[in-house]
This record gives sequence, structure tokens and C-alpha cells, in this order.
Amino acid sequence: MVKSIENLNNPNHIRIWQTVQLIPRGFVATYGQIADLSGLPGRARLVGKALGKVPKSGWNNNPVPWFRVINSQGKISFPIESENFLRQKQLLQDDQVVIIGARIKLPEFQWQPDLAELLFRLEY
DNA sequence: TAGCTGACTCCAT
DNA sequence: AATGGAGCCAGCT
Repeated sequence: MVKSIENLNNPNHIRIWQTVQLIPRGFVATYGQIADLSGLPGRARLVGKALGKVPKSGWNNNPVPWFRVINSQGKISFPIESENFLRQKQLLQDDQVVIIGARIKLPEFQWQPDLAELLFRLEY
């Protein structure tokens, strides 16, 4: 009970959720990329932590597409065939992202935010 | 407060 | 392409 309130007040987590909300349907980003774009360079592991604590209701009345974040090798980070792995894979496939085994072709599907999106971020 | 942990990365094999 | 080790660091106990 108290814990969830603490999480909702963690400014780093909130910034990470907001950045993840910018990833367009059909694309993915890496943990390190989200950390950088959130102003938290070098803290890729924190992104994983924050995504594990996304409120079920989303953030700011909008969903947080946690499943669009994968590791720098282009793979889903959950253990193969685990429940979380299968769920993430399904949601990405619903986005028309092609997955071979655990791997996604980053050159083809990695989100490349444009200047307008970055400027939007700076307004926070 | 002091360790411990891990939805990470980089680099070498 | 797959695997392992070292480094990393905020959050958690």
C-alpha cells in the first residue's frame, strides 16, 4: 500500500514512463536508449526496474507500452518461454513487429525519435 | 546503513 | 549467433 505510493512519486520512474509512452506502434527501443532519452544516461537497469512498476492503469490516463522496450542485443529480456516472454512477444506481434525466436531486427524496427519528439520531451 | 539484486551493456571468445 | 564475465547503479531489505 505505502509502497505503491512511493513508486508513483519516484521522479526517475515517471520520466521513464513518459519516454516509453512516446515509442510509436510498430517500433521498439532499447533500455539504454530510453535511459538516455529520459536524461538518465548509463542507467539502463533502472529502466527495467521502472517498467516492472508501471501502474496497471497506466500513467497520466495513458497506457505505458512497456513491451516495446528490449535489450541492446535486440532481444526480449525475459527468459524464453516464460509467461512474461510470451506476453511481450504477443503484444509486439500485435504491433506487426517481426520476431524470430527472441530476436527483433533493430536496424528495421528500432525507434529513431525525430527532433519534434525530442523538443516535446523538453517541455516537461 | 550496508549490502544485495537485477526486464542492462560492453567486450572477449 | 551464443555465452560468460566484469562493470554498473538506483532501489530495495
